[in-house]
Amino acid sequence: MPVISRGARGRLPLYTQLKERIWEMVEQGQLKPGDQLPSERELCERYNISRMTCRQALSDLVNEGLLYRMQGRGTFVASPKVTQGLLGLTGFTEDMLSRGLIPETLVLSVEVVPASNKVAAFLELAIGERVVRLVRLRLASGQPMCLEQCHLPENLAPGLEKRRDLSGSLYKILSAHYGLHMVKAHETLEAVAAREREAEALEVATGSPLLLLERVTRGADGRAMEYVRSFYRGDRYRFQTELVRHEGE
Amino acid sequence: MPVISRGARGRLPLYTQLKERIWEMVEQGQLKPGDQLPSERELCERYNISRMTCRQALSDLVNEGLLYRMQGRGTFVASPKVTQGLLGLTGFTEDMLSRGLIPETLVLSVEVVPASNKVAAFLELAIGERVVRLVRLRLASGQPMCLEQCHLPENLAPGLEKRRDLSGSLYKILSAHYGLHMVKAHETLEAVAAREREAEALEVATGSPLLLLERVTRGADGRAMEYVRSFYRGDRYRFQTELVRHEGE
DNA sequence: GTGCCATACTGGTATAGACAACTGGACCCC
DNA sequence: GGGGTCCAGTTGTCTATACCAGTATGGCAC
Repeated sequence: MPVISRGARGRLPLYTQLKERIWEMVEQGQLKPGDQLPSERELCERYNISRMTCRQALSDLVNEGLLYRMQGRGTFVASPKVTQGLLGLTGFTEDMLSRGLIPETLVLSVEVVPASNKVAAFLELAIGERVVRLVRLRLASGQPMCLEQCHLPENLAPGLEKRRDLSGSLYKILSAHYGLHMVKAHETLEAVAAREREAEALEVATGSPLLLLERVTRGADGRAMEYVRSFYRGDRYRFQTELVRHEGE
Repeated sequence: MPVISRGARGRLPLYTQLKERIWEMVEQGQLKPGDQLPSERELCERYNISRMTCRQALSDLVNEGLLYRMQGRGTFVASPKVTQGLLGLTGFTEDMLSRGLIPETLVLSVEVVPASNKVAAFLELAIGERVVRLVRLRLASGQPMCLEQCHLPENLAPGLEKRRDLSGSLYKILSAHYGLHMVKAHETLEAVAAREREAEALEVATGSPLLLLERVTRGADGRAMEYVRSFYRGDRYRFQTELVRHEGE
């Protein structure tokens, strides 16, 4: 039984560890929507933490929409939001699999660099802060599909650039090893002509139409955790989305 | 000088009072985006509250997007969100207005034709059923932006092809005169090269990258009411969307 | 039964203090 | 100049405690 650990070097804050445990329990179905959590005082005792620390974890989770509280009654697991219509937030791997294609990835480069003006703006960092830049070529059933340049704040995922499994789903890594769960993203799409760099990687002629997808992914706390620029081959990729009428329009 | 008050019956919590004061200061322009707030300890002293109370106010405001914090540096006023009102199901007219552009429309042709294979499939009609086909060139602030080909089942909007106001918002007409309210839509986007037809209308070179947006709009009863193919100039148009994570993924 | 109240739970607010982690600038050494 | 170290100031984490406020329950008086 993984107990909340203290004192170890490089350990995560106690409230973060508690948040992780509760996330896990919900994800694994040990806690279902509507279920009541142990009371704050009971959690304190069980994990040997103070009430304020416990409350910080719970308050965060309430803000993130995982839980809700009722004064005098208790803390409960919230129902998943009804985000009807919108397509799910998925990475390349899941996207390709859902289209019946086999995703593969070539890691072209990974390094820690200071954030450029643009990257800093998207990730809401100060210019020059350290970010991990990961460039990957993504294949679908053996064919080049997408050239992807991904930026993450280094402090959110320290040591990411040294990992050996960067050819898999980045979101899986972030979730499993860094406790970062993507919750929402803002995307823009535009049509651009392939420059030499992209054309070469994607094996098309320069000037060919590409779909440029830019995404800022946010985690449960609303912090920007990733900024991606992906160049998709225009002849192979089609983006889909559902739109819903907003109220009051 | 409105001081934070304590002890009065029915008073608001101290952290709530502090939150309101900061909101006011931002709204009245005493604090502008990017400005640094007094440090937490200074706020404590100034308002005679404890640091945890002060932090609760600031944390709330961070969650609400009014402020952001940087460890070791300070707390700052955030920039207002720019991403409001981009989403939602809107037509070209609303879309352009929300971007600060002036929409104009040239009706290139309107006629009643039998549904082709493809159109019938999208609109869920039998092949050969009568549909209204409307081709329009849409301008934004005087510049060609989008070539749009729109199909509707004739029986949903009889006489539409005879109307004189087809250069306005189609959705307004459908809503006002035919009782058709769009509720949701499925869209696909891809990057294509401009053929001669599109290039000429949009005043770009053939082969230029265009964003091809295809939309099937559905009404309140779930019936497909419209199928549109729009070719947007790649250099002028950028599509935006929000993605939300589905539960259980 | 009906109504009320005491009680024992829940989360909500608030305090004072400690130490850790991080930033940026001053300062010194080479 | 370049490269350190040190320091003051900032937010981040955490403790221990106290009392307030809302909710459910059960028992008592009527």
